[in-house]
Amino acid sequence: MENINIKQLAKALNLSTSTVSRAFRDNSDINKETKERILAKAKEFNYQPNHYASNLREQRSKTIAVIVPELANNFFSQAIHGIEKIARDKGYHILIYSTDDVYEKEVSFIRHLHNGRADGIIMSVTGEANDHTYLNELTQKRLPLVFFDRVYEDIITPRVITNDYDSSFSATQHLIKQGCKHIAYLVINKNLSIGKFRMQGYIDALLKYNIPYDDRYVVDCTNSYAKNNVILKQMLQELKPDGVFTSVERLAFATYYACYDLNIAVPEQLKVIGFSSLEIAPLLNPSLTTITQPATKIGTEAANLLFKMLENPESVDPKEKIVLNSKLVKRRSTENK
Amino acid sequence: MENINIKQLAKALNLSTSTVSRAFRDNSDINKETKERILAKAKEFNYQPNHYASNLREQRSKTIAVIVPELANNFFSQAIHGIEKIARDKGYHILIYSTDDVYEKEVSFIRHLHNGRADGIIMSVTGEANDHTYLNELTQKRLPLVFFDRVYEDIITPRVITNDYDSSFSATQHLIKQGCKHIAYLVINKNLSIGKFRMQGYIDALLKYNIPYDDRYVVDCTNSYAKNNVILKQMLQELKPDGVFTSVERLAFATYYACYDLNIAVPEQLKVIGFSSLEIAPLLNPSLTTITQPATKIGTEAANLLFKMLENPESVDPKEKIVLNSKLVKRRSTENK
DNA sequence: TCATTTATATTTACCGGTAAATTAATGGTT
DNA sequence: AACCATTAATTTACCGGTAAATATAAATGA
Repeated sequence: MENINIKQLAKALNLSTSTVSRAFRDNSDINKETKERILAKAKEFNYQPNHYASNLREQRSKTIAVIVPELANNFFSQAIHGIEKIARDKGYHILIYSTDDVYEKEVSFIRHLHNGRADGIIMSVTGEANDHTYLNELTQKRLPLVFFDRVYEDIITPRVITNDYDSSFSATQHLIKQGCKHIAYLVINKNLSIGKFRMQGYIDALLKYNIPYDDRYVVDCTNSYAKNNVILKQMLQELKPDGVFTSVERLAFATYYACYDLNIAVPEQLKVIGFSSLEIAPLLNPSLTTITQPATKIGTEAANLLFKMLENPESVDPKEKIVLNSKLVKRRSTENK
Repeated sequence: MENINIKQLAKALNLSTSTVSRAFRDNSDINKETKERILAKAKEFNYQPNHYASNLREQRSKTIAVIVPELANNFFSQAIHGIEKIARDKGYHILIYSTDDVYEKEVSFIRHLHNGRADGIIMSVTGEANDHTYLNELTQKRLPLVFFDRVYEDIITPRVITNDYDSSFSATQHLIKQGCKHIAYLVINKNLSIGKFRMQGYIDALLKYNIPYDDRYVVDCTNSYAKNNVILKQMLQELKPDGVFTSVERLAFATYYACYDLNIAVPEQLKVIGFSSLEIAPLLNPSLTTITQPATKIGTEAANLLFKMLENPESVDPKEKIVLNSKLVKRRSTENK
């Protein structure tokens, strides 16, 4: 049996297509019995309104696009899970795009989403060294956009972020209170907004405790395991820090691997703390002290914001900024004997 | 500037819509200069063909749906990453659906995908205790479907799986060779196909080494951390196994937590091995011996299979079964002093 | 009784693109 | 000059639904 359309169904029921159409939409006036008869027949024939025809006519897709830098990442997969929960409740579908931290892909995805495929976008951006004014096209065309976690500061659109500055300050402070004097700060992209805020928290905490800031201790890493291993081992040997603060989860792992290789004892010789959404941080060797972002909550909040924009664009201030708090969870990696 | 359509663009160029349309599709005959003129103007106006109109006309969506039991899971997020890579190359978009292991959601997703939203489906199923003959509707309507990892045995459609039986056998054998005599096997859903195969490998390995099979050692777990903790602690205290083999990653973590709580030393008192796609298995305390599935590869293979079906349905045998090999990686959790 | 409201169904004109069928223009051949 | 082939464009009829405008019949009220 090939796919059936509304015309065939209408003919089988001896009704007009528009009456059949009404049976599937709540608002219009239609006899209750007729409606039931139609729905029964539809079930029998396994009919469902063609999605593309409806969308074309109604000018909306009931679909949102989610753009993230990577998929195989605890933070983002939890955030997506949060987004999904909300979207599903609203009867929306979700398109997924992963940029692999490549700016060009981000631009291309965004551009291609302007053809009606999605009604709105939820995005965590790649970097900000590049020109991203192309995003302003979005607002001109009114395709609603919500940023989460990694945002572009100069694009005006609602966002959901965490208290990165405070968390970073606390994390650094924690290391200092545990006795660290030479704290390295590991980043992947210094230019990224969260990179900047997190770094400022680190710097200010050092200042407060009269520890001189030395930019050799700010280490630029990459997305490659192999390269990071080289970079980190060199850094650990040259600078001999007694504390490491990683701005992203992956770099905490990289630090562990480097310490294993160099036989550096954590936390005795080196204390480690990092931003991380890893659920099994307690199972690491040693268990990892983390700043944990409320990943799922970030996702649900971002989705809620987007749907508010979709339902009533006026109701959301384009400068809306929801700030959620991360949690510092102390574990063995920063313990003092 | 509101969204522009082909008519307005055509008018601006003093051409017919169909000529403009041609400029965006390679095949048809159109003057090269005209084409360039159109494309230039399109760029200027930031025009792109409306996706829903094209799809309605062409009767295909250039979209595939991916249905998984959960998103925040290393295996699935890696697999999705693999799928994405292939799909992106082919110019396809990806819809994501997570069932949270709820059968009803699976049915509902599948049903709703029959309205043209997707051209094909890649799925890892929830369970098989339930009636899933509804899936046969799919083949009748020729919406191509590829299973990966968790499959329904009795639905005839191409699939990508791993050598679960062999891996399980090896895993159990490994525990035995490391001196284990009482090996518990932890499952979440015994009825699931992979559950069955994996379990058979476990049973047969026991047999081969003359270890009596005792079904009290097959422990049914859940998806809840809290419940698993109770179940496992009770089991560990009552049965005092010296080896644990977990059929899914999460249960290895649960075992670790239970051992921490009960002060059971791994691997001295209890050896642990598990199916897992965790990239940081070496960082656990103790580092975890794993059977690692080629998650990304599974994703790419599944996607390739689906696209082969989309491009030429005849070219794929509905009984096609791609079997990839998992890898046993020995680490501290099964070491002998 | 006839007008008017109410309930329910049908007609019709789109939504934005696309491709088959058709037309128009150009150039070459006999 | 008449004919045909080739190229390049336009006309036209959809794809499958949807809602405004319209029609029809039954119910209500003056």
